[in-house]
Amino acid sequence: MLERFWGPCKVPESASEQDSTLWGYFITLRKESTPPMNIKQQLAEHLAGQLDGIDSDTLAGLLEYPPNPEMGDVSLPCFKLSKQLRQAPNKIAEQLAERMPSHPLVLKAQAVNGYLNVFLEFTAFTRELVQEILTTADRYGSSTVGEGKTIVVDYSSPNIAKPFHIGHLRSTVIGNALLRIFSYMGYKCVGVNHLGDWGTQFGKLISAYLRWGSEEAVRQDGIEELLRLYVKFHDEAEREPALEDEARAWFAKLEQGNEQASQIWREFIDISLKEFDRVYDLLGVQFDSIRGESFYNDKTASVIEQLREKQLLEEDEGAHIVRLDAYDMPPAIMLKKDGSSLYHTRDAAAAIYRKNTYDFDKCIYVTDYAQNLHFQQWFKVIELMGYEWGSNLVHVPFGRVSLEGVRMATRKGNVIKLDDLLRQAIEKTLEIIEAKNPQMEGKEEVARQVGVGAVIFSDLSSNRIKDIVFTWEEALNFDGETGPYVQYTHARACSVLRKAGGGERLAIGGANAADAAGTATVAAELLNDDVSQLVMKQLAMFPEKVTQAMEKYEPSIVSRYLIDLAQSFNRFYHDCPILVDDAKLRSARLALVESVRITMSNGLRLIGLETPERI
RNA sequence: GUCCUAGUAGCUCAGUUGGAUAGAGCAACAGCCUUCUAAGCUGUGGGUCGGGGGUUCGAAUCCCUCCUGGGACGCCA
Repeated sequence: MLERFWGPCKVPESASEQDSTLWGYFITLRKESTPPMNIKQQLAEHLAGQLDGIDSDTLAGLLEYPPNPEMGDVSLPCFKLSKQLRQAPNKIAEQLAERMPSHPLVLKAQAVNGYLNVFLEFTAFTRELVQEILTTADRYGSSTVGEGKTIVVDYSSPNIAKPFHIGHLRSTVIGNALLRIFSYMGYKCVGVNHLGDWGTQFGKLISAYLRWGSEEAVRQDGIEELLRLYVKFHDEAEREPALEDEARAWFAKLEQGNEQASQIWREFIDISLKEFDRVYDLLGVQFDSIRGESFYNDKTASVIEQLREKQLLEEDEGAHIVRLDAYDMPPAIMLKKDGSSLYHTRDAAAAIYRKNTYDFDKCIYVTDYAQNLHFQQWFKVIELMGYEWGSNLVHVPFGRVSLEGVRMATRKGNVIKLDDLLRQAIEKTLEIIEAKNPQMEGKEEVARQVGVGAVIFSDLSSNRIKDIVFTWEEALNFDGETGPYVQYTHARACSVLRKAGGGERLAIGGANAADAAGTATVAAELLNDDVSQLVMKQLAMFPEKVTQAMEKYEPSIVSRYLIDLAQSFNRFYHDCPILVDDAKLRSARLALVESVRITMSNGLRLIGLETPERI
């Protein structure tokens, strides 16, 4: 049975009318012959029958990719099996090599030094893989493991009235990537922005605003003006300590619902959100819920009450604490001696509210690692309160950003505002485009996509726990392992596909699989050269990379993967001419290019980058 | 002081549920655009995996210890 559809399914938004016709590759597939393509899984199941008491899942976990091609394509180290089977590793490998029944995807298997090295039957492997990628298209690499489950991701969470600087970027882009990855794995995701909109600093701001500020100035300069007022307050307060009391009084009024204080405070929030929204728009980040800490003010009392009931609360030097000695942690202060709540209390209240509202299976907090202890403490408090879902709270910490090794401090003014960084990145991209591709349409839009992509990608390209030392030179470098490099490679693939012309029929089949419609079939065996094979193996790894990224809450796994894929594709692009006269070879290579284009586009979107088709 | 975390090429980093010869990029140098986008590709040089012990068939990966950087440790978040 033949199934036909147009691919790629998505007609690019930016493409002009005539462009979209070029995208109409007519792809003919045999749908019934595309089981999910997972080499490790298939091999594990195949091997499981040969070994007593070892199931396929264990085997799949043991399988690995050998460091070089002479050692095969997938291999099974038999050392761990030797204990259970009471045989020498090389014996096990040899027996497996000899006795293994034939499998369509396996060319041969060799025993080497305790490893069973499996060489793939590349024609079959390539055919199946390409079929799967072209069939699943923008869902290639996705999964349904999360179906019916909900994940709440708390990320970004900037402070009101403070500039959004590059330190806030990490939480935003990591959280956004995790949200997309979990969604891709079938989870229902709720993105939450937990604004820092409460605390004594708002008393200071109100005080400063009334003394030296004006509505016009704030309207005009936004957060810049609020920052100026905040800094001025601190300067003045050094000379006149009475200002601190005034600020405390204003915060007290704000807490009591004083009309004037509340109105000014709301104004600060509006101003700030307006600026944040501009940044979020640029970054392509959206939230399902934006609430400040203030929202949970009236919900902390219930937390305290429950702690009392459970006899967890203890008075100490006037403050109320929960002892955590049994868990090797210092006590968590839940109430100050003046009776007001702290962030432990508010975070706990927020978690309970979210559990009631979203009934999450997991709630993830993306913050820098300075808050490690804080989260461990209140997670434990939630558990002690009797909420068994306390163990489903996850802190995802990341490293800190500094400037040339010096810590950023808003009040000292040594911060890089994200706005400035993005603007410079976009500007530089535009310059490069003017120099290399001046006749391109929609230059501004592409510059935005690539400039912003460069910034996001560089934040996601290394392990999130690593500290980052910011330098302009590095931030604006677009060569090598960067976002622009991956996007450029993607655009290259798009360009070849475009040049191939519309209406070309790409039929994916085996060498002998004559198509019922009489279409020329893509001959997978023409992709058996080393360079093409490397690309195919790389493509096959995408699904497990996405899974790993999810399990480890580590978007950089996807970023690194995209670099690897781009590298192997660029080698292919360089070594193998695609638009050749030989129709069969041309179709085969185009099928590879289309597979790369799909996979790269999926990966880029997962980490929050856009996928321009021309750069 | 206690606890957490990081330390891999000159620089930035991959690689850590223990596996085969530790890999990329940047920078440096040498090549490749009359051919599908040179933001690209190829090659060269570059390593006591912080030091020292240990565990074992095997350690960058696990354990102990020391050194260095970062962080947290009761009324900020």
